[in-house]
Amino acid sequence: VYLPVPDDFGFLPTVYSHGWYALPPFAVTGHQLQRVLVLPGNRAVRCTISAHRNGLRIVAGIRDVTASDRRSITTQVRQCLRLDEDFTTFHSEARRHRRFRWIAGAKAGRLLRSPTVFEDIVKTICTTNCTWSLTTLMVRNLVGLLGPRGGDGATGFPNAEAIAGSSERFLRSEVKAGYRSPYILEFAERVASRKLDPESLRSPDFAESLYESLRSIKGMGPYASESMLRLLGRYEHLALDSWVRSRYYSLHHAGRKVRDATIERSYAPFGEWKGLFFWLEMTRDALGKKIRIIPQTS
DNA sequence: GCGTCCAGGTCTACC
DNA sequence: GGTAGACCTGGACGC
Repeated sequence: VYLPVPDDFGFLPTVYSHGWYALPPFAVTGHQLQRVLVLPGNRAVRCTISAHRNGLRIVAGIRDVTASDRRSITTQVRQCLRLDEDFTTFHSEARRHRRFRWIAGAKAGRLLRSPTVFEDIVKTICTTNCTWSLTTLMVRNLVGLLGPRGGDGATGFPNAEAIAGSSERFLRSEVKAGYRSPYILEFAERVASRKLDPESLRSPDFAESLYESLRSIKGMGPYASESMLRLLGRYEHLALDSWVRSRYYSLHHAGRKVRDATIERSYAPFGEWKGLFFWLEMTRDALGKKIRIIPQTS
């Protein structure tokens, strides 16, 4: 399957935009993004996505790809790589500031996301108050123990029904989600019973109340909700956590700690895009280590 | 080897 | 509306 991309789309800057690429069922091998997608009929299929002169090349690990499979694959890949989101305003804004000019040059700005809002929320809860290695462990266990399996051993992300069908004890002892277990279970139960539809959060109808809607999910505090807002295409919050704070201290204050309000104030001029400028500036060197075209901070 | 601290925080109770 | 204390887990660190 070949997929055309917008001119301002950068494949690797999107793949490496944040840690999601390393969390199953995403993986990276060489310059290819692997993703186990769940196709109609709850079939898990490993797909390999790579940059190609005509856009993107997607190879599915099944013999017969039907027209409906093809539609499902391209829809999900478009979602993950945000091919339908418009970044022209953002890039022209980036060109106006010397310190952000590299962003437009590198075609960066799109943040990798999951095919479903459900998956992004569960993963975000798994990032709170723990090390990245523990996040990886929790997600790996969720996928490995509850995800749908494909023919070649490919395992997709479990749907709400699968997680809701487990138990708090299982999530604690097997998934190692600890005190987050009741939060994840409650969220999955609400989604499985149709009391909550996470996909509806993409709708413009939620524009005003999006933050409050996310905060109403147990386990989604200020950091997690602001981080989720970013994945939903809203960049007006900084989503401060211990990692970006320490990054900010070392980049702008020689490692000296400053108050959150100081950080907020320094990005206030960048308005609705400030969260994205902030994130890209904080992760620029990490991205540069993955992709040579990104200039390192001098 | 063992105890302590903290990590890509959040919730609840209490003031 | 602001704050203290509890909370799973595992890796880093000091002793």
